[in-house]
Amino acid sequence: MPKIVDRDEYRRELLDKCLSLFSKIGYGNVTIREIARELEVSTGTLYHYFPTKKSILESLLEHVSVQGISKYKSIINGSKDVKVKIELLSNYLLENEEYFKNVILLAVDLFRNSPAWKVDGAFTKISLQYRSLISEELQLSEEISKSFFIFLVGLVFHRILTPDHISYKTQVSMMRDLMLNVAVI
Amino acid sequence: MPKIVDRDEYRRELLDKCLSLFSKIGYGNVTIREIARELEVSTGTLYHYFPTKKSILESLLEHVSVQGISKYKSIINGSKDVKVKIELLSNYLLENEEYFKNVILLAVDLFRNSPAWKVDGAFTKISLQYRSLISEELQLSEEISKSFFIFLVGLVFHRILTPDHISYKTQVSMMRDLMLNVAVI
Amino acid sequence: MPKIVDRDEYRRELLDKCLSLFSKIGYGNVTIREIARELEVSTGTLYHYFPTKKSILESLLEHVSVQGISKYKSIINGSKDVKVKIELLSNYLLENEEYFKNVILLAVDLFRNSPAWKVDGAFTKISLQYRSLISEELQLSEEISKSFFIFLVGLVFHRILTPDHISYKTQVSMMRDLMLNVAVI
Amino acid sequence: MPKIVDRDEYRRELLDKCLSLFSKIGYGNVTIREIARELEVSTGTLYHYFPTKKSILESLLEHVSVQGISKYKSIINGSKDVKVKIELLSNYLLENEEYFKNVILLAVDLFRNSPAWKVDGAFTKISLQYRSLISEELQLSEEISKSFFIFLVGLVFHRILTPDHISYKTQVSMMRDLMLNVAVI
DNA sequence: TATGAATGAGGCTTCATTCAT
DNA sequence: AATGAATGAAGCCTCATTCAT
Repeated sequence: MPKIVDRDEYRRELLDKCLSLFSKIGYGNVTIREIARELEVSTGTLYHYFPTKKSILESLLEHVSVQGISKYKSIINGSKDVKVKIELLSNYLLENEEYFKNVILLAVDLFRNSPAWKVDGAFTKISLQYRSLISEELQLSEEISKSFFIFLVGLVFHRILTPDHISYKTQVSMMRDLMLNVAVI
Repeated sequence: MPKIVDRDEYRRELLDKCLSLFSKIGYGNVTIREIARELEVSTGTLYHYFPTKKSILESLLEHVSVQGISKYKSIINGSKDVKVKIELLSNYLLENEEYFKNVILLAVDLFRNSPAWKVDGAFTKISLQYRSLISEELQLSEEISKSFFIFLVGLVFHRILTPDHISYKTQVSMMRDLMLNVAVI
Repeated sequence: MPKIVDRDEYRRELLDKCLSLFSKIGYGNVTIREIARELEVSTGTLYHYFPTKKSILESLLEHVSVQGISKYKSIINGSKDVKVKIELLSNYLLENEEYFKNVILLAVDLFRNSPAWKVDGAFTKISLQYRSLISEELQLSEEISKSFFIFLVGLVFHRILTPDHISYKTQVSMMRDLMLNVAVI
Repeated sequence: MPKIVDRDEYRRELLDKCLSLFSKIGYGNVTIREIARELEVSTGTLYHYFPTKKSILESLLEHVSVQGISKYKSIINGSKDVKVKIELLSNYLLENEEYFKNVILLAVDLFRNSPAWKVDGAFTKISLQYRSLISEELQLSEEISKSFFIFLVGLVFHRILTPDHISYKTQVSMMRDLMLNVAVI
């Protein structure tokens, strides 16, 4: 049993270090050897922990999304006032652009390199979590929560492709204002 | 005399037939031989018209975006009333989801397989065209036009990843309503 | 019949223009298209006059060696005195280093790209012609003529590989002196 | 632990086995797969030890020339008498025609497939070594040493192209006699 | 468990040659 | 006769994966 725990813990460590490599270079353009070099292990070792290259990708999105949600929860968690929550969400978004970019980029890599149902599964899970958090915490309807999430996805995606032509800060502010408008009493 | 061919015209024909292949399977997962088979030419012919595999991808986004813009313009063009324009835009969006998906998927492939500046260039161009059309035709501020475009990008992207969990029609309607709200008089 | 004459004449013109291309870049590294471009004809035309790429190479050595021999003969021809002949030969060598390089380079290309017997045939022919000229004109024994020819070949070959480390002029002079020594009375 | 291998040693072994293949068939006409088959390794392994096909060629000339020089040195080394040395050299030449052919053929392949400066570098090195050995050991002037080396190169080259029309033995004997003549006391 | 040498299928690209016009 | 678009076999090289140590 302790062995098992170590194994999983080590897997997570390896995944953490993969993230930047994958989002910078892209799954399809990284070789196993590059991954191994970055993680400072041999390719053989890598294959002890992951059966295939693809499995690294798939584990990674799972791993990353779990991290993000819990971070978000811990931020929103305390407060009760909706206005405050919206403010906290806005700040959370502003401070974690990089993280969102990584998730989107991973989703893209997964989309291009895994069967559709796996992508759908993984991304639906993430999408659902965020959307239900929004709708529950901010008291917004299902459909409107979706809209906000969609906007967020579009914003990050656009920023990835052309970072200089969209102001992340401005757009997040606009979203926050709209939320305040729609959410209140 | 050799076979008479309008090189540019033929290139465009080839590109047209590439589109579905690229968006379905993805640039990285299509082989030159598959492309050739799909286009019903030999690999040699392919290289007669495109110097590398990557150049096909790059030409394709250019090609596709040019097509889309002119289509959009021709639809909006006639009318003068802003309300009508919004309605037309909404219909245009509803009828061309597939096309938008293709553009987004191409942008993704380009992002993963071309130097950043090329992606930025190509996507910025598309983004600018749509945004300026929105801001000019619908009389909306720069920043708000961006927001709508961002939303559109997010919507299509989300639909690509998980088509069953977002209603395209509903979200487009909501966007239309918001536009009517913001645009008027 | 007049057609035939034109055809052969045209072939020779084409071959002439091939020579520099082949010796500069090498048979194996020139493409048919490059040859066609250099000769300012289409690849199709090229194939009207030569059945294969290899046949160009083979025709070329023949063509070039015929040229050289007659040139040499016309120079030596007039005089009767052996000393004068040696002097003329020496001058001929000095003024035609480039030509000898081309012949050697062609021989090399032929050697690497044609069946051994063809190379042997073509080069033996050239070798024989020069050697018999030397032995007859300069009154030297068979074997010694061979030695001089061998030296000449070595000199040109060495100059091709490392032009800066051997003085062509000096070595030709030394050869001339040796000839005078050996040939006399 | 992985298979224990002395990379450099193994590289040398591979090169050794390449030599005959290259000189028989020629660099340009051997495929990577043929090389691999001949060396009884996979193409992947080949690329594990050499970055490109061309690098094999380049390493090979280096490798071969180093071998030859040391062989030559070890033969000449002991004796002090110039006459004896000339005799030894003559024997060395007679017994190693094959080796000299290989070096010349490699030089030719290199010349046709590598940048000029690389060929010049490699061949100059070989030329220099032999020539300085001749001039030092046999007490001959720089220029005359060059002449002998040139003759040797020409002899081997001629033998490669038309082995039946030149007697290697006779020509080497003549060279030896000339050396004895020139070298004395 | 860890290593990295070995494998070989399969990718992209080139180019001699053919053939419709 | 002349053109150059079309062909596809074959070349070089990459890289996920396996396996001996």
